[in-house]
Amino acid sequence: MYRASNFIPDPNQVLLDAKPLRSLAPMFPAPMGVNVNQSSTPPLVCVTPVGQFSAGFGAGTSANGAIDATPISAYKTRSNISLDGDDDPYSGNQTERKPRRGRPPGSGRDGSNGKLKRPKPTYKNFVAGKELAFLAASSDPRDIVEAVHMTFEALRRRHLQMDETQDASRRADLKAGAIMMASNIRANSGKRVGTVPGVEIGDIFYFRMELCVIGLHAPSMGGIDYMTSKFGNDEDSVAICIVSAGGYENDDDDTDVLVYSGQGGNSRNTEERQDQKLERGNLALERSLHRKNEIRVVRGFKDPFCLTGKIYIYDGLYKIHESWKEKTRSGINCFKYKLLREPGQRDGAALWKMTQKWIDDPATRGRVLLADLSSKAETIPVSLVNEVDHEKGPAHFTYTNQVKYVRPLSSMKKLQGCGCQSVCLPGDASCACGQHNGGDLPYSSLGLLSCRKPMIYECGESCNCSTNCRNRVTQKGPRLHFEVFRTTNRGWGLRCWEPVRAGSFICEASTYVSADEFEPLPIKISAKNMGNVSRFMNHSCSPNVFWQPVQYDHGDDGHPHIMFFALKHIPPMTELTYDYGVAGAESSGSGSRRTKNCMCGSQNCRGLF
DNA sequence: GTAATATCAGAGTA
DNA sequence: CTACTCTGATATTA
Repeated sequence: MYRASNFIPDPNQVLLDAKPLRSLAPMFPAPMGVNVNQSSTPPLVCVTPVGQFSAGFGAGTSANGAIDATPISAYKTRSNISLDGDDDPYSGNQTERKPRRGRPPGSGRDGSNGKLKRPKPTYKNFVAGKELAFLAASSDPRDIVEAVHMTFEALRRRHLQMDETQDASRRADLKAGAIMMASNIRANSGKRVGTVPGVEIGDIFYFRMELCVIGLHAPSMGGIDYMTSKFGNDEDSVAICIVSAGGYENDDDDTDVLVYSGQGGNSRNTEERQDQKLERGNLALERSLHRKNEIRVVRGFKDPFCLTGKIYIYDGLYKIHESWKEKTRSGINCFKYKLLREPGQRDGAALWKMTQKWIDDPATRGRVLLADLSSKAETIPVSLVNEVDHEKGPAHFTYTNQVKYVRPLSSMKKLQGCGCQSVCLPGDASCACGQHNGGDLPYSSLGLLSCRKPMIYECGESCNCSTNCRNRVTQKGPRLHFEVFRTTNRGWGLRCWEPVRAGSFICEASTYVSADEFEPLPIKISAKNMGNVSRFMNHSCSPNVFWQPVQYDHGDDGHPHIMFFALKHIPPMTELTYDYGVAGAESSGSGSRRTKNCMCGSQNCRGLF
């Protein structure tokens, strides 16, 4: 049953969700609902591999400014329940229907026969803008777009988690979108032709609402975004952005060409199909052909990592070069538009396609110095590449993904287990592990971390559930094709072939040297002589990875596993970086903690770390 | 088991 | 207010 409170975000949650930039606590990079009062989440101090950082300097920038978020007075209100009358679009006006596949009418998940509508959410008097005003600590468009994007994702994952506990609608994407829109937490809300500030080619998305909130493509479902624009003295309606979701199937290997089908013709409410008309988006596309204006293109593909999902990739600017009419298989006239990618732009969808090929067949990845840096320690080989200079590889070290404990594992406190049959399920009050994590399972069904916590407790040996249980994520190890690569000015770095969704597990900090007890500050990762891929992760003041303590094989919170997760969506081949923490944090031990000049090059760069 | 195809509730914009 | 749409989640069937 629906409860209004499901939809009212905890203001603290949103407040923190909306704090991805360096505002109060730069060491909390994750906009994922960290409890601000927690004292147990230290910055991560890392002893970097030798020679990783060359001398240089990073320019410190003072970042201040506001996002284009203005306070809202109230969210929409709505009635509790409404009975829908006789507007059932499937009840009449039907041509003869042959038996068909798919679910029969009225077989929705709530068995409501399509008549009883689920009440719409209420966001009553929720003043988000005030809390969110400090969301942006930067006026850089990229920072704003990333802040908005991350806020959306944080809200979506948290709402998905809450909705699973209740048996509510699972459209967490729409809920997150509604909150963002109602609070005016969005970027680039005005329409424009051409590039959108802060949005870069290759940026990836998983929901249409994401495109909407960052101002890349306004329609929540429609494929053609258009506006009226002045050309000299006359106005014209021109297309500004299209989403090519593959729905009209144009087999293309040539990523610089896109044949886009016009809209219309297959009405959703009737069986009848009719010719497409030269109106709305189609007209705008036609006028764009005439005006030769640039059109943004977002390409959608089936996401190989999510059976039902799609991945959207911003592929930059195109221009329409010709249009024609074509009879489709179902016999209607359809408009076709041939778009060519404007030259001189970096790869977007093409890069994704290339890395997908590598994933299918790693041998197709050329220029490899070493096929598996891990020497089979990892399930998936870690390739070593250098496309920059003549260095043959990092200084010698022993690859290990084993964690060293100060005491033998057997002597540690046991982690309490659950008695769940088969797998743990959300909303199961009898699941001890769910309770241990504060009442919710920490990961989504896709294995994405829902919300950052002081500690995550995965199911372990003493649990009754199977290894398929969704509360076993990091213990299964990394599932990415990592690549240790030569950077231009930061020694070796780490990246991977897959696009990585925000909240995805990346890898463990294999050899961090903890003190006798887990001290809030600082954790030290020693990567000198041993380690796994994490030792190649460089520092950035605008990181895309954060770390999170996780337990699964013992119950001693003094010695947690340190696990890395994606802070934001990370396009393939993007360097993975995390915030090493604030320089000058008290350091003990080998004395190797020296301030280093930061080479991250981000707008928020502190200059040192 | 899985791929295809159906339903259905949607949100933003014109 | 309504129509429109290259959604996204889920159920059912081939």
